[in-house]
Amino acid sequence: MSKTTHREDHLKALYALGHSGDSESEWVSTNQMATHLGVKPPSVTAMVHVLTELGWAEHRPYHGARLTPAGEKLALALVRKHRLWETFLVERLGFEWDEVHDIAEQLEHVDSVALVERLDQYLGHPDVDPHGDPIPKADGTFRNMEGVMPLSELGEFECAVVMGVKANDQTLSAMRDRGLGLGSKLTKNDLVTLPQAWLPQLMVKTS
Amino acid sequence: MSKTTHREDHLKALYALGHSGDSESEWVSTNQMATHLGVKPPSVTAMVHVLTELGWAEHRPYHGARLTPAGEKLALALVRKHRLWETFLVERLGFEWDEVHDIAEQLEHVDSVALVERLDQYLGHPDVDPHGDPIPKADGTFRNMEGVMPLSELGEFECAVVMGVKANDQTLSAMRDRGLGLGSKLTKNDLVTLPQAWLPQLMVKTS
DNA sequence: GGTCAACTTTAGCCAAGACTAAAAAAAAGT
DNA sequence: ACTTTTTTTTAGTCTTGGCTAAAGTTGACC
Repeated sequence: MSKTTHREDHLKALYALGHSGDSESEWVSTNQMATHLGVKPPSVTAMVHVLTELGWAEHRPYHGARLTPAGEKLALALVRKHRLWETFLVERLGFEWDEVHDIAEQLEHVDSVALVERLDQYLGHPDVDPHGDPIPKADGTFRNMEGVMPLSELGEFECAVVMGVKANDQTLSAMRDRGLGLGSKLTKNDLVTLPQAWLPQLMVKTS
Repeated sequence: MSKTTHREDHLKALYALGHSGDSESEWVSTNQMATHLGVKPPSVTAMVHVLTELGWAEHRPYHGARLTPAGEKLALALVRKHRLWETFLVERLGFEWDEVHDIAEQLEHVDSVALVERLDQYLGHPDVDPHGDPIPKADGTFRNMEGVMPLSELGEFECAVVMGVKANDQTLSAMRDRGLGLGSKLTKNDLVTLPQAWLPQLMVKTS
């Protein structure tokens, strides 16, 4: 991997871990990063220092790291690329949505602004990727995604639609085998028939 | 760049320089490689040793290097990926044919057999890329391209069609400004009105 | 055939990013 | 509050691929 690719991977990890939790805090621990990236903690410390030097992250020793606004902007550009490529792979090349992550992981590091913008246009400026995750626009903002929440947090409902799925490839594959995917309609009954572990992973909207 | 990417770049240089010349010999000098890749000769020597170790090239000290059959197979796979991506960029994303080389250079290093094959299918199994260069098939063979030769070597003719262009991006751009591109029709008159330097670069077929 | 120029290889060094082992700081338990 | 455990950082090493400088080969020109 190039120097740039390594930095981008750490930026993305910082973004993903800082925004994923339900907590408000954006500080990410060294251990979290190391686990997420599949490297040892000292490697993360070293790279965080580099990102700090570049003005993309700030570091509070023995406490954690988080993105600066500049770093966040770069991370969002990466997320945008990743999700646009995933959309391309599924919608145009006919991949299944659980096959595309690793390929998109490589494609997202291709450096060309023109390429991203043309791809976005080619795909018709999609709002969400095949996993239902929103695609940041070129300026880093998201389209409105209100009313979407995990199935586990939904109270009384008659019918809900799957808007996105937050799960690893293996789980995605299992869901697909059960006929579960983007746009699937769910009823109260599914709350008991589906594996309970899936409920927090299914992002739904009542209808 | 990853370990793999570096190796692939040297493989491709070995292929390009070994097959480009009019000469039959496939031996490529260290200096040629260094110039082509934008590195210094000692770096090439070191990488050639690595490729030799991997069984992808053979090295005659102070004489040159060339691909083994195994190395040639790998190089052809890279050429295939490069030209398929160039085709995608021009035909689907609407890039001009003189803008795509650098982007394809990055895309060709993405590692996924399934991706290449799906891309090939998506593009309708094209025989040539936007520069008119033939695209190797998955088994490393080319489709028939007989009757195509540089304009400079064409004798008497009434009308010829441009099948490909072997030029750098700058020249490609200048050609496009003159209305010259894939499929352009040429007459005897063009032999004197076009820049003489272009004649060996224009691959044509009489019609 | 001898000398000189050009090219290639070897030797030795630097940078980036990974690792292990050890030291330092923070958190947890009693 | 003190000790122990966990987490993080520092120190030092390895690998990969680049570089410069020096030594070795080849080949060309008298």
